[in-house]
Amino acid sequence: MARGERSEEAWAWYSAVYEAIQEIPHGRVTSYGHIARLVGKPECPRQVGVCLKHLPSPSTDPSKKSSTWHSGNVPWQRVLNARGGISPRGPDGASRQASALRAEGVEVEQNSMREYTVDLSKYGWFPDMLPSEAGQVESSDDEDEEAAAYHT
DNA sequence: CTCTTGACGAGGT
DNA sequence: AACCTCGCCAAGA
Repeated sequence: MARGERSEEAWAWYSAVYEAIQEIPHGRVTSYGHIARLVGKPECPRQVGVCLKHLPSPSTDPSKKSSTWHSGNVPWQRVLNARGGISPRGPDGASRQASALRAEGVEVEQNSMREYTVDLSKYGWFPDMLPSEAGQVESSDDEDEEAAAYHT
C-alpha cells in the first residue's frame, strides 16, 4: 500500500498535526511534543517538526491548487520546543517566528545565546486533548493555568 | 534502491 | 547540569 503517491497514512498524519496546531488559541503557544500527544503519537514530536517544515506557503500561486493548509492558516509560530524556545533551524526562521509571536502579543525574550524563548507558564497552552474532540471536560479542581494568561 | 538527516523529547549516564 | 542514546518516520541526497 501507499505506493501510488504520498501515502494516505502520511497525509492523515499531516492533517492531524495541522488541525491540532490550528486549535492553539491566538496569543498562546505549545510544544511539538504536545501536538504529537494530541494527535496520538506522543513518541513522535520530531515528525511534528517535519510537518511544519513542509508546511506550504500561503503564496498565491495560481498554477498551484490551493493547499488546504499553509503558513497563512496554520499558526506555525505558536509551536515551540518543550523548553519554550524557538529552535535555531534557519538563521532567519527563528526571528521570523519571534516576530510573528510578538505580533500577537506574546512576549518573546532572547537569552544570551541569541535564542528566542517564551515563558510557557504564561503563554503555554497544554490541554489534555483537542477542545474540538473533548466530549467531556473533567472539571477538576485545579485548572487555573488557563486564566493565567488571558487579557492581552 | 539505501543511508542520512532532522522545527523534538524523554531517559540514562 | 551537560552530554549521549534511542524512538519515530518522512524526505533529501
